[in-house]
Amino acid sequence: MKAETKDFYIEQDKMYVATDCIIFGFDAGKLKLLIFKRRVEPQKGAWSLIGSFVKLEENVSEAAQRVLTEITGLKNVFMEELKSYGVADRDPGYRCISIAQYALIRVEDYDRELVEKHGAHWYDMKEVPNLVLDHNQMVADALERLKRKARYQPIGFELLPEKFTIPQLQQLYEAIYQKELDARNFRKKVLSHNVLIKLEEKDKSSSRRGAFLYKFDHDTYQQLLQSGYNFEIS
Amino acid sequence: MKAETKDFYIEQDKMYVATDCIIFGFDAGKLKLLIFKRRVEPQKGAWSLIGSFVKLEENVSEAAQRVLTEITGLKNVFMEELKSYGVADRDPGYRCISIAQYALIRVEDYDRELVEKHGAHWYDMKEVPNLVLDHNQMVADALERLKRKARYQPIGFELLPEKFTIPQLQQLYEAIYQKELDARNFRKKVLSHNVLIKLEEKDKSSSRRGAFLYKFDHDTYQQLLQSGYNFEIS
DNA sequence: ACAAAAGTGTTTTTTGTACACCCATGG
DNA sequence: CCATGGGTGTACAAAAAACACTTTTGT
Repeated sequence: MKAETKDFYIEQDKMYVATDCIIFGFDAGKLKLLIFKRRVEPQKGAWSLIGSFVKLEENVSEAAQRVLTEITGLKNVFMEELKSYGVADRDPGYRCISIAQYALIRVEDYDRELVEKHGAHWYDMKEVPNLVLDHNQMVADALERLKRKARYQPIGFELLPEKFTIPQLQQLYEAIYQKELDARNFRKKVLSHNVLIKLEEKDKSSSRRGAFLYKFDHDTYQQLLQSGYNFEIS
Repeated sequence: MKAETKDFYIEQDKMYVATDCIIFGFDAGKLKLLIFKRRVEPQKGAWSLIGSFVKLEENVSEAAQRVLTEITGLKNVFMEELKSYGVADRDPGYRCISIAQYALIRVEDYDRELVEKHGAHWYDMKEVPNLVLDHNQMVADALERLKRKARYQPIGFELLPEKFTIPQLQQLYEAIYQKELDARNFRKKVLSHNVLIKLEEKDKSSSRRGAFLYKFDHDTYQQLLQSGYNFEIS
């Protein structure tokens, strides 16, 4: 949108629109959150979600992708709108509404150097410190959403490497649901959907015997979706 | 927020924030949508959702309630955020993001005179005309949300009168799911939740025999929620 | 007496849950 | 040879789905 674009709504109020990212990761059997030290006043230096103001000429979703790439070096990350936070006095800096988005990233992929350069850190979800503004609320809301959503859509796979084992997948779901699951029933349920491709390789990093690696079958999943199928885990 | 409030973010872009309401009703066995003729340029006079710009000193949700009350005379209506629409060029008037909210109202309650005065009309969901901007997309998204949500939360009752019959409730769910349901199984399922209070009165408007009226039991529902219970219909 | 919608139970099928042992391997 | 996590099957319980007839009453 160029500066000379006609403004039809001149008598109305304008405000800032920001986007904040709740970045989830999964490492060592635990759900993690990526946060960093706020770089602008007010509350400069306090722990905060990663965010940015939305520019006049960019989509809100683009702004979120931009900031995520800036901090992690990753592109094409799973990201979805959580909700807006629009209370009038939520930001003491000036009237600003924020569109929160949650992202699921594969912790093995991100650019560690870049992340460190931005003063960002991974926190265990159970040990998240106080964050600025309403960011703790955003995190709580995002976790709720993740719990609900992971059940009916195969988004959990976004947190795992391309190739993963069934026990790893189970660990992930146990971390999300905060509940232990029966290994036999879990395996049965997951495999019954026919959206996992079993590979020849094994991952031996967590047992002598090794566990077979699987890949998520996006194509088959898309086809099944067309025919009115419903994914569900647990 | 007063005019002299300090602005910490002065070098950033400001834009308009609007809210648009997808107003659902249920009448004569059909899902309905309330829309009206747009009052401002551009596209003045075209069919549009009801919306408003958010003012500097009001919450986004307050803005939505304000506009809903203006048009229907109703207060304390069920309303929930759908999602934001933040594509940069979505509004040819000027950069404006919209936070869409969907509302469920009891069609018997609204102020007909007020609605008519604003040039608003109820359309059958299956016959919604072309709307301005991305409003048709909002409607489609809201309908999807309603379908998913009605299954796991008792929000359908917001569309019915305080007192309703089981066949009416079934009609409503059939309209939402766009699918016929078995009357015996439906009744069994609904009553099994123990959140309906059976009244002595009958509604004879749709049969000679008449059907017993019920009320939704909000208190019991809240109690059940506490104890980890999950509502589900169909 | 009949048309039209309300109300009621049982059987079958599907899905979820609980549960215990053998397997493969590296050290 | 043994410790460790990987992998498998069955029986029982619960929930969902299919299905048909009787009741009520205004006209």
